Amino acid sequence: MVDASYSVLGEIKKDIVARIAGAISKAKEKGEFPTELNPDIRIETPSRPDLGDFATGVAMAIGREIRTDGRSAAGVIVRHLDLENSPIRQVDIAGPGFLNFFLDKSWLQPAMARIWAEGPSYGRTGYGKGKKVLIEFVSANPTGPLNVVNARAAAVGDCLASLMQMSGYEVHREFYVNDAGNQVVRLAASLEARLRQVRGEDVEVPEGGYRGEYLLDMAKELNETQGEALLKMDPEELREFLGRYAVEHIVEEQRRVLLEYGLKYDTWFSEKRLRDGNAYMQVVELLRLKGLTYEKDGALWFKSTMFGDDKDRVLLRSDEKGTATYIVPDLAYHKNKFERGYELLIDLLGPDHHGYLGRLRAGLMGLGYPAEALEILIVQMVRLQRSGEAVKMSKRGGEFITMEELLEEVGKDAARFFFLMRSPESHLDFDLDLARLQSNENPVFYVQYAHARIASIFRQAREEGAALSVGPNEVDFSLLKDPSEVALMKLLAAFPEEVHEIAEAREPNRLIRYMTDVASAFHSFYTKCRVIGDDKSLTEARLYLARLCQIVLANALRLAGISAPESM
RNA sequence: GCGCCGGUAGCUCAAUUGGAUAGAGCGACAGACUACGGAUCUGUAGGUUGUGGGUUCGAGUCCCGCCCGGCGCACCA
Repeated sequence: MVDASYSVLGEIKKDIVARIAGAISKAKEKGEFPTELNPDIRIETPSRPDLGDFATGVAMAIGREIRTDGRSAAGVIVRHLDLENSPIRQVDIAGPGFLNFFLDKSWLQPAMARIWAEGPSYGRTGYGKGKKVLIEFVSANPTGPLNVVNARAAAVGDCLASLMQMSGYEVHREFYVNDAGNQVVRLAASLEARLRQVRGEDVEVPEGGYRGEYLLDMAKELNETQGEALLKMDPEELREFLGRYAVEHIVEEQRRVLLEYGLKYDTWFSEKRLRDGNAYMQVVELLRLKGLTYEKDGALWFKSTMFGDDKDRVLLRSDEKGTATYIVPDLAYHKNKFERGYELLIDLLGPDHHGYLGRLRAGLMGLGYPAEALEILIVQMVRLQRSGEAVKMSKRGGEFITMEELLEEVGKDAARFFFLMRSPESHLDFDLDLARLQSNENPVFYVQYAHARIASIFRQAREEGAALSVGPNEVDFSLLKDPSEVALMKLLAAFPEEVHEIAEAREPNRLIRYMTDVASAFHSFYTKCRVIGDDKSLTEARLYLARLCQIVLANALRLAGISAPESM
């Protein structure tokens, strides 16, 4: 059912594409275009409304290919264009060869009816065809609280996942817990040192350990609740216990903060489980069997350069036990994702990991997976500011701002909005004072205000006894003809396509832009057209439009993980 | 040295992936309801897109060189 659901606007675009393709075939028959011509026909929305409802630059592309100018190629297409039974009223050739299509406004009516009918699921399409996608994001080390970059990755990953779900993918959100290896050893050692400090011993947190306050607090609590039992453990056993205890509690904290953020993962995948089964050593064996490894200097190397990596990588170290490097369990992890049936893996990584990308991709190719099945999105760093002044983020200086503190200070809506506003791959300046500001300087409220304002219109309408739930069948659609009304309807009609395109581009920032545009179109409409008035039919038509706009705003905000308030 | 990301209005960023007159928000300035929320709307000013070349009907976008900023370049994870 969902698979068949494409948007009204998508159907119209498809129809236009088909007609252009038909015209091109005819031109080929007449010998006006070469038969091998097979251009990609893309329908766009022109930058200005006076340029029509839809446009394509295909004639220019053809012109380039057959060495003629775009305008004459456009002329050929127009001459053969069949407009029988089409909402297309007029086709213009403009500028260097654009084809501009002007449609009869009547196409908007079924598009609006669709919004009404689908409500909260308006925006859903079947483009993704149920393809199974696993998005792994945040995956912070369980060695301390989440930071602001984690918060950014959480907003981006969650929104991207929602967008892809909306476009018909089967999406799974996953958090990879690095609860094994060296860092857990160091974490245990750090906690042990803190525990001794609590008991009055004069010891330092070891070199390379974690010095954050949170371990001291944890040590105090541990000492009170099970101090006696701990004293009885032998050193080996104690370390083991402390490592497990610390990881467990830190992960629990991370989970709690993310839930506060409105983010719920489908799975928390443990690296330790992968390691305990020793299954990850299969990866090494597999690569060895494929002849993709060699020994050098006492270590086992992977010929990753065969798959585009800068240099070959060590899989097993030259130490006594031949312990595995990080890449091994990570490859096993990604292999496991494929084995669970996911066809597309999307990893959101921090900027410090981009050197790692080549190696991971090479490894997966070595294991026989297609390179395109893994997509990596680098979520760039966040620079915090307070009224223009940079906030230092040094871990030593104690000025480290955690995700939780950020949420306390600015709230989840503002945080998510700000993180989504920018393209994930560019650096972000986050002004804490601006995000906290309850005024028009803060862009978060602009969109929420539009939603609340609509709710307010309905409260008012109820008081005045206007009909509140007039559907597409009762409304006189022809009354919605003011330019501000038409502009708003066009934007609303574009939502499903917009969601799909944004999802394909992996650019959640464009969702923020879209909903800001909708809010802006609504505010203009509101100023220009009075909704509740003496004319009953007009009031009904405008209430209908307001309701549709509210649905779209609510759906867009929901995709972004931002609340849609009834009042503010 | 090599690689990646970025450099666009005073500030923070867009630009339908090579298209039409480079656009928004904030800030500045000038205006707008005697009825639905002024957290709004309308308008004005503000640009040699870091820089020099190249590709073509057409470049912010692609190619080459240079400059500036950030981040990577482990038998760490």
